[in-house]
Amino acid sequence: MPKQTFFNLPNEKRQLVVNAAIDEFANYGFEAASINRIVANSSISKGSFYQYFEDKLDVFKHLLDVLAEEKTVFFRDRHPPSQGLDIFGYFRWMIKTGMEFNSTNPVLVKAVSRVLLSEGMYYGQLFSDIRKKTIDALREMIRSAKNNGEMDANVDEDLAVTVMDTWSNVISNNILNEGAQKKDLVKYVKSAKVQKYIDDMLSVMEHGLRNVKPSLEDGQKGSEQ
Amino acid sequence: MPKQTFFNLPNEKRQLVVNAAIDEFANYGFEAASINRIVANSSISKGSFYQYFEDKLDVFKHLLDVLAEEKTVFFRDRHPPSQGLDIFGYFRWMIKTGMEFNSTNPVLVKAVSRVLLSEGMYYGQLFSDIRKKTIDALREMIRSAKNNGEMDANVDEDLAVTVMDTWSNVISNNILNEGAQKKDLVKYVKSAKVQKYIDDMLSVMEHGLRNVKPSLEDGQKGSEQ
DNA sequence: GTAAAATGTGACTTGGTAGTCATATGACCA
DNA sequence: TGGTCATATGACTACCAAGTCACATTTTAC
Repeated sequence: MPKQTFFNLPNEKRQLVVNAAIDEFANYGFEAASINRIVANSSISKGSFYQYFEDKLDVFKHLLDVLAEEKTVFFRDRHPPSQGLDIFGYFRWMIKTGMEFNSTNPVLVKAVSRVLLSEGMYYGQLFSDIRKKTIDALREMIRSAKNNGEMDANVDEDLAVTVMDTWSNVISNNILNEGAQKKDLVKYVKSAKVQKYIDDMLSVMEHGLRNVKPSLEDGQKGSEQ
Repeated sequence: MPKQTFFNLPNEKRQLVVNAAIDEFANYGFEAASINRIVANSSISKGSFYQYFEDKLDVFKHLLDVLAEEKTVFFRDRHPPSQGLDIFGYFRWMIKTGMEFNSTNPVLVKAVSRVLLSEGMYYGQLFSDIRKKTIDALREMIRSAKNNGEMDANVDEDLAVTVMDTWSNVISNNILNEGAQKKDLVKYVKSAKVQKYIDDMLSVMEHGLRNVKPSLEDGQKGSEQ
């Protein structure tokens, strides 16, 4: 965690440092990110940097907090369009709203996802907490969906979690990559084409999960070769 | 491409260099990979390295060739268990056989996929060719599957390509990450548990694609900016 | 055996990195 | 005013990187 000194900074200056860090990680990933450049681009001295942060990892972890905070704020005042949504409807709303958020913070999202996905940190010790939260929330959703009959009771819980977790990452990454060139990313994400893409991707997932049959040969039958 | 000098090397020595490079990229990714370390770990001199390769990118590109070559050899003598396989059966066989290959070359696969999936997309043009090949092959498969009635004719071609491409990456990554700790990766991949995981994941995808409904608002409607 | 060509070598240059620290600045308080 | 304390600074150390090059060694050709 950044040191107190950092939080004592006037908002403006703090933002300057955060933005420089965001750009750095988005452009270079974690390993190749340079503290020297962050320092230069935020017009603070090297010494100040080390009065604010422990090291490169510390500043990156702060970006995770910033992202979480901004996302929370973004979602706070938005509610699913209807109360009667089943799990798939809810998931669809989550993803679309999430993409809206992403399009308003593309560089921050890119920085974080590039580092997490790329350097393998996503699967490392360090971020397992974050992952666990997402996964647990999903699992809870799925469990109650199965209870309500919204999802086939034969669907394996872990499987559904993996599928939904994966699916949301994939959709988000694909759209951000595709839209990287666009001038107005917010508008692009709201375009009919992208919305249709999301709908179609989710339809595949939804039908796959709704209609999945019980494994033909019941449990494990295992090894071939 | 590596220089002729490299290919003149005795196989043993060449293999030593390749292995050192594989380890390096697998452990550090592209940006953080160090030529100095590759040189040290393969017991060649710095000067020799530059007589073999142009630079870091050159040596990495060679790994791509090595991977392609080994995969080709691996698949050469294996044939789908039955001639009557439809696209999904064929895809399932491809993925299972691919996973078998991966488990016999885990470090090489990790090195390449780490760089390609994570940092690769940031090198623009360079790696898009490789991806294009996979995508084109998939698209051809899908097209003929739709002609044969194996896949719903309403399924959008691009959508199916994206889904199948994504799916295979996800399955492969999940298994490799999960199996990273296992002592005997080959055995792990052949285990009933993993085989069932693959079957279940593919079932979801398969049902999703088979049963997908025609898009509500018919075809592409959406201009973007 | 000798000359020429190919290959191997590692010290060296140049430049970037993370992190430290003595010193300077400025804010706040008595 | 003078003193104290938080903050700012950038030169500096120690290190590691990529890439070069004059020279050593080995292989090949004659």
